[in-house]
Amino acid sequence: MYPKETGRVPNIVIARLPLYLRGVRQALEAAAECVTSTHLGEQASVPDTQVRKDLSHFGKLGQQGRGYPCVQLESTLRTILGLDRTWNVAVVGAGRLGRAIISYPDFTPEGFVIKAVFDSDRRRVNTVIHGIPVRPLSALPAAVRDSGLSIAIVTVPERVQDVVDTIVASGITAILNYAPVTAQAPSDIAIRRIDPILALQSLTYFLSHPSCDDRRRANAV
Amino acid sequence: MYPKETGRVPNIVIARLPLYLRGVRQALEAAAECVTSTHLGEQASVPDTQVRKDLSHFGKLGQQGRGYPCVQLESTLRTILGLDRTWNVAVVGAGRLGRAIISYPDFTPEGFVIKAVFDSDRRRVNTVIHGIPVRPLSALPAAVRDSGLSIAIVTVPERVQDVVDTIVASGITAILNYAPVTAQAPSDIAIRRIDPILALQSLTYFLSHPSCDDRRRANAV
DNA sequence: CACTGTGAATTGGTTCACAGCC
DNA sequence: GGCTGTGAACCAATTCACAGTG
Repeated sequence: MYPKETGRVPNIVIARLPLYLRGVRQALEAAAECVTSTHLGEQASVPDTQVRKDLSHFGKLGQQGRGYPCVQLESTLRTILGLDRTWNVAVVGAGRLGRAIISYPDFTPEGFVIKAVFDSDRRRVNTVIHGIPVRPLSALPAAVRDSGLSIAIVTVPERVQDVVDTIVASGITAILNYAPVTAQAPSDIAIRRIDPILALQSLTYFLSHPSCDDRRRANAV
Repeated sequence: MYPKETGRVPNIVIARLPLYLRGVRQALEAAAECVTSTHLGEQASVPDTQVRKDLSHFGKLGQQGRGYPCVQLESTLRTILGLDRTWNVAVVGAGRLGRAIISYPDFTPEGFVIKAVFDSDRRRVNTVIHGIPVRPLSALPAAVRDSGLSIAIVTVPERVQDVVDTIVASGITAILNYAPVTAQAPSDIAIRRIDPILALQSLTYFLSHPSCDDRRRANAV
């Protein structure tokens, strides 16, 4: 366990922790013993004082005059984030995008294992993608119980709200949404959006308004 | 032109405008004449008062008692965001991910046209992806001048900082970064990150801490 | 001396309350 | 009555200033 969690931790702090984790790992690769808040801040594009404030939510993790011990901080961050185990993931939507994600090799080494694939299109059901058989969406609730699925990645292009409702009803509480549509869900469900179009559409604002020079902060978005 | 831009507009407001744009378009499809701040807010998962505050930065766009006229608001938002034209995009990195993005059919209808592809791996140079020849990265600066490229999508798995430096040196000021690495750039360069691993790694925090029930706001992240 | 940890000050963003208009 | 626009009040997050420590 990590030292202690002092009160409520702002969500925005949580969102930065994975970036700090990458910073420590980079330092570890360079065989460093300690890493400073300045270095971690560079990785996350935030000032050093922000890093210290953020980490201080979880106790006194550093050593004055030295920095944060790499091995220990890496482990602490993993524990805080729940990355000290693997997570079983379901992909919903076996179209072009879904197939690309299933074949994407970078999830597994980070502990995210795609265990099941679902689609409501009969023509796709029972095909096999990357060794995983595609099942009908109606089989999701049973699969959640039987295979311990915790996270759903949504890649369907439409009827997204229906799909999300089904996912939520099946007991999954964490969703990564690749669909270019905002889905509504109860507030105890965590949703993250991956939406390149949205990102491009705010980039063009800055291209069209070269005068406003405060992009630094925008980059955090 | 849209009415007027009252002072500095917070970046976070800009990031919400594309969501409002989707909300208006949805209303337009339903043949509605006006759309309310409540409706737009549902699309963006923000309260109605937020929508009104945000839009008020650009003048009085609505009509009391009715809402916002759809046709007009759609056009105004497009203009504000610089979406009333097409943008030429360069993809840097012709690997698996790059090829998937180039073949992704959803950019073009939104006005983002992939005009050129670059890779520094000689074995990939001169291959053709989706009709577009892969050129050496060294050809980027000339291509920026000649083809009016405005946005770079980075899909290389490593040496990301070098690639970003090259892109910035070539005069491009807007970058969509798919690499799982934070790149440094001058503050007049706008960067957006597409990073599913990062998203998953903060989702697991909430899976590991079922007690904290304030995910609603987290979903905005 | 270099670095962390943290209360205090500041900035920035959201929400409220209500005036104004259709 | 329904809905926008907006100053004022509130809340959250960042930054500052500096005390504390190896």
